[in-house]
Amino acid sequence: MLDAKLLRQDPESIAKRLAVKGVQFDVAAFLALDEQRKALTVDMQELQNTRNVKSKGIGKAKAQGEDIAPLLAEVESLKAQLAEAEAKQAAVQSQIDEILMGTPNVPADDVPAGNDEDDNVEVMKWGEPTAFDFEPKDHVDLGEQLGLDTETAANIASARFAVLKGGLARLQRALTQFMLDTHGAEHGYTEVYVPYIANADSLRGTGQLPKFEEDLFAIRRGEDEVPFYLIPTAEVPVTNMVRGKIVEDKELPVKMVAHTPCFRSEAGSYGRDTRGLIRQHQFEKVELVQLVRPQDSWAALEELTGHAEAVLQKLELPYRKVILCGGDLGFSAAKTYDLEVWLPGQQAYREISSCSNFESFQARRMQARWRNPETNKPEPPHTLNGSGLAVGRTLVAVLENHQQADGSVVIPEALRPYMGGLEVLAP
RNA sequence: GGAGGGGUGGCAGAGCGGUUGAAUGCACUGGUCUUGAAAACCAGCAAGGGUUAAUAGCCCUUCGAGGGUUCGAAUCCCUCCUCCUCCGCCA
Repeated sequence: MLDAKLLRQDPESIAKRLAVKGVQFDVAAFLALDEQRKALTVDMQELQNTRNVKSKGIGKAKAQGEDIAPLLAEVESLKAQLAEAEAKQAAVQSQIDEILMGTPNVPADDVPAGNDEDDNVEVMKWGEPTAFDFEPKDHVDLGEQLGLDTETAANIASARFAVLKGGLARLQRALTQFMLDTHGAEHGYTEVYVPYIANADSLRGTGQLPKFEEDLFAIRRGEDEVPFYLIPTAEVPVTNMVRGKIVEDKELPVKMVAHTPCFRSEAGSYGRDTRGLIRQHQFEKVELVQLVRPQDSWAALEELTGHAEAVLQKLELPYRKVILCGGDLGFSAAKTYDLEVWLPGQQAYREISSCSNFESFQARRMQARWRNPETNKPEPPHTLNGSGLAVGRTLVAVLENHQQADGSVVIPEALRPYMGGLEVLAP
């Protein structure tokens, strides 16, 4: 949620920055609505004040044993008037809330302009696209021999699910453990286990709702029940751990890592990446979440991105780092780095991690606070998160980059302890 | 699934229709005292919104959430959420 105060003070500059994201913010309409809200609020509050004063008078009179009938008559018409004034005010207020909840975060100053992923800017590159002295296969062809079975998964559920068997299943588990251990032991994150189902308040808190409900899997217990949602990322449960809470300064920075499955309906992406594991309804991800003091968040974004990069480097996977342009930036993010791993099967760099600073946007939506020791007042902290990494896509990258001519796959050294010492995964 | 008891300020915990936004304690902030600290004492200490030059005053809202009764609700009624205790069931 945008800072309503800031929006009132300087709507023009916010509108200008939102334009970088391709969002037209109607400043005039917002200000007009806000003027209405103020006027109606004053009307309503005057009536409330009258009611309060008169009611207190009645209380006093009664205590002194006076006749309160004339006072009651005086107050009679007030009730209806007040109800009307409150309804008017509430109507305008809810329009304003809708705008505030539906408006994305403003991009940081150094976010490049652009419409889509083609306008993202490469920041750095690690390693070179893997060279082969044979024609490399993609992960689907490699996986067929190693235990990837999408047909069985379709039989169980539908398209865009996968069954992994044997060594491949173990490789995915090894990757997960390796990532959790790396972030826990080397990068100072606390491992957390969280629910995979979240309520609507949580999804509003991180920004998936109200605008992106079609991307989620909703579940209802009964027809009339409010829905719960399968989490699309661990960002939702982990960040919402502090929803409605006040965090003490000495507890910051909070750094948490969680492994969860992620569920995405992938509505609107029919026909894209239909082959293999790249775009699934269910996939595993190790997620990094940080809660930091506002002044520390930009340094924290660099640090957190580095933590994700460390995993790619240990797995000897070539990648590049891009900064997302305004048009490709997510709803809640102020700035995002994507890490894109080289996939020989596609001869392309593909997203494997997305690391974002949300500044106070999520904290304000979920009313998370920290007590600023300088003012002793509660203020929204800054939140960040990043994939560290998407496990399914990492599995793809390991298979494709470390494949050999005979269809076997060399296990990266860092992973071998998690594979019982296995050096090569063969059919 | 059954029975019962709770949810109040940063925390603990009173209040159970009427000058209660809320006693008291702890924590926190400032002051007195002290060489310094502690103790003691004094004072302050919720958030959001409106008005305003104002982080001054004044006003409004908020006692789990939402509805209702009433001139007036933290206090009464209804629904929901949530926590705890006991029984049953279960991994």
